[in-house]
Amino acid sequence: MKYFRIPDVTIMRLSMYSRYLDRLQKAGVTVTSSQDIADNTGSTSAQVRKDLAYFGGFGVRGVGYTVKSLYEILSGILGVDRDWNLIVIGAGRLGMALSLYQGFNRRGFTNVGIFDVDPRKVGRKIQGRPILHTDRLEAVCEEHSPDIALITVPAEAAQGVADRLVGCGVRSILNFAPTVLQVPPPVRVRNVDFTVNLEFLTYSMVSDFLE
Amino acid sequence: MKYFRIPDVTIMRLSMYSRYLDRLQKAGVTVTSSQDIADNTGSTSAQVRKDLAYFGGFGVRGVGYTVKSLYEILSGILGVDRDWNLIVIGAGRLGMALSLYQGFNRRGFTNVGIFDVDPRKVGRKIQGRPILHTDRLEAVCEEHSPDIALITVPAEAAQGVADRLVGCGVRSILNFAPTVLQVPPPVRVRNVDFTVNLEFLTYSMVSDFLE
DNA sequence: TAGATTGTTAATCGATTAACAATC
DNA sequence: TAGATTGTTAATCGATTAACAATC
Repeated sequence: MKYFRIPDVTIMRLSMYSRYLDRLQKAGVTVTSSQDIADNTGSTSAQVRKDLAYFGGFGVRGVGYTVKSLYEILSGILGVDRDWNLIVIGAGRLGMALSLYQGFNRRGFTNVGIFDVDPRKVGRKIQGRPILHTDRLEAVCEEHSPDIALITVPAEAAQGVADRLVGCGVRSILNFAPTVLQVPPPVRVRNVDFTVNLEFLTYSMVSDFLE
Repeated sequence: MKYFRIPDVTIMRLSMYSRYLDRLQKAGVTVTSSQDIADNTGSTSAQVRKDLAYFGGFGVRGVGYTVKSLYEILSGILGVDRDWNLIVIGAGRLGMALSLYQGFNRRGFTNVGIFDVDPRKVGRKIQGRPILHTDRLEAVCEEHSPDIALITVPAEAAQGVADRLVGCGVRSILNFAPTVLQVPPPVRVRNVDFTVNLEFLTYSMVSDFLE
């Protein structure tokens, strides 16, 4: 079905298109255009059409796209037309914020466990479910087979956690620790690095004066 | 000084190189190579040399790079050789996590205010300083002239906040709300979107079966 | 000198943009 | 038909990779 490689940036834009379509649908809008999608996702109309064209022709010339059907198509492509189990390792402030983030639930992600090694945190309840000791990682993975793990532990601990997750059969890792994780394919890692983004901004501000 | 455009991805990698050099420095390592930097930042040696070459030749052929001097050079390029004031708008879990994140302090970012509109949150102290009502945004900006603002309010409120920040003279925005913000140049916005990253992973897992 | 590693050029690869025929 | 908007091709632009002379 996939005959050539699809750019990573295309996939990320599809996620944004998809969520915009969801908004339109909830607002009762039934038809839209590549231009409208672009305006509301920071893209361009040509880009939107190109991104969609990797997967097929889903619109009607002269008319546009049906919100409902395009939304369903994108959901299928992205794999958000099903539920995914995720776990969070590290019950610090960020781990808690992510565990309780409603945006994930709304997109079909179910949190099946949050872990920490700090005995003061273990047992504390969040949303009625207790924080578990990281010792129990393997047992919980056995039971719920989460596909995705979010790592919010300190940088030094992140690789160790990643290794164990791989052993547990976790297939994807979203890493918030500022480290480069080594995992064997086909396990995948995405890094979310706040500092990189902040420092990109400082660079921009400094270089404003140089141009 | 800047005669041609430097790729955004180069700047983001420089931030990672810089933080790796900081680690090396603290570990007492004095000399490194493009290969070593690459291995520890998920880059390649050619990429590292190319990224640096946009700004000059900072190494010694046959030898490598002096950790201390390269770190200082990168700090200057990125603008992290000075302090930056930042504010956080939205004292939800994510806003709190970011406000208290030590990684920012370590890189010279100083939090000069955290705001919320919820009267139950306003006045509550974090790190000895109270959460302020968003009404006081303009007054605080007047006093501390923050260069950077982190937006962690709900999506619906984000554009309104951004408009006010622009009015306050804030020059850069790091936006965590899942919306596209419109700001007039030269104000800059970076979006950090957790969901995009999660859905990129789900896409990867689904498409594994298709290749 | 022999070995190592940079800085830089040229080749390759990939993504974006522009343009327009197709078609409702 | 006139107007609108898609799907697709070709042109452009930009980033990565490979390779190697320069140089310690």
